[in-house]
Amino acid sequence: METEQIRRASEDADVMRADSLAREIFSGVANKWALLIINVLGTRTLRFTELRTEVEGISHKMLTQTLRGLERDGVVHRTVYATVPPRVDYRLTEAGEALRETVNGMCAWTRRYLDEIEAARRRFAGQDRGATRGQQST
Amino acid sequence: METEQIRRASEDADVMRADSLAREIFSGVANKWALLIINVLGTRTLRFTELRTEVEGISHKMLTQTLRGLERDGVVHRTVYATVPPRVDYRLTEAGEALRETVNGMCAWTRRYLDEIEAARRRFAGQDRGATRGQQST
DNA sequence: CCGCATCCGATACGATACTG
DNA sequence: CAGTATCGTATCGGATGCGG
Repeated sequence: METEQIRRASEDADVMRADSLAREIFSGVANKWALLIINVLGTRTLRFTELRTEVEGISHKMLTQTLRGLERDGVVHRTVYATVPPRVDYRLTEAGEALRETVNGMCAWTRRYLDEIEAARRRFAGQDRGATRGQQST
Repeated sequence: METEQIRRASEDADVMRADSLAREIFSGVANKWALLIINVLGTRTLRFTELRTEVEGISHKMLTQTLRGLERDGVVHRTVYATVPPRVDYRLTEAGEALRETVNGMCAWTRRYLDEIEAARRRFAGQDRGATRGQQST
């Protein structure tokens, strides 16, 4: 029986479990810089400085740091050319491209719901938020 | 012509632009707690305490805070019942469910590539990472 | 050009406690 | 049960400078 293997996997692969490997990995990519980097890379290969300009507002430090994390997890591939001055290329791995599909969806979502969200924010600004229905319970 | 409108929209709706509305919104949802909450909600309606147990490891404070942000952006809907003790239900809005589709993809990605990532990490641990090809440039 | 280290301010986060 | 507030810490993240 593969019961043991299944059980181990299901615990370890559940992002909702606080100390699972899945949660650890998920937390690593679920931040704005990582997702934006993955999104610009797409199917292209970009140099460090190109990434820096494309992902507006990211600092030198955060770009390096985030790229290290992604490289470590095998999401991006890093190629160093021993030239003067040095040249370093970054591209998505297969895993990275798979992840990019969903990230792309998130960006599309942002564009799609821009206006609705802006409206929701205005509504939220001046609001009551009191109780709507009263029932007795428990 | 709608040139003006188009240009305004394209600048404001681009997540890569540092000060765009799109980036602002994207940054708001692109963090682990928001994404995990959106993911557990799915099509269900959950109470505050239920969310607290389902999203393992989240603190009372972060749950409240993140839910406020999501409510503000019209991603989750909050229903307060004037009962004793109080009861508050949370469910995704239409925008929230749309976002959830992609978040679901991210969770699936984590499960799918768990082993590969674990392997990549081991490879990264003891590594050289020196130059691979030498060319003259610029 | 790219990476690493350091310093330092800002904010994310958890623990605790009080209210209705 | 749910929300708000406060406080202390840890991590994030930007600026700067040196080294290959």
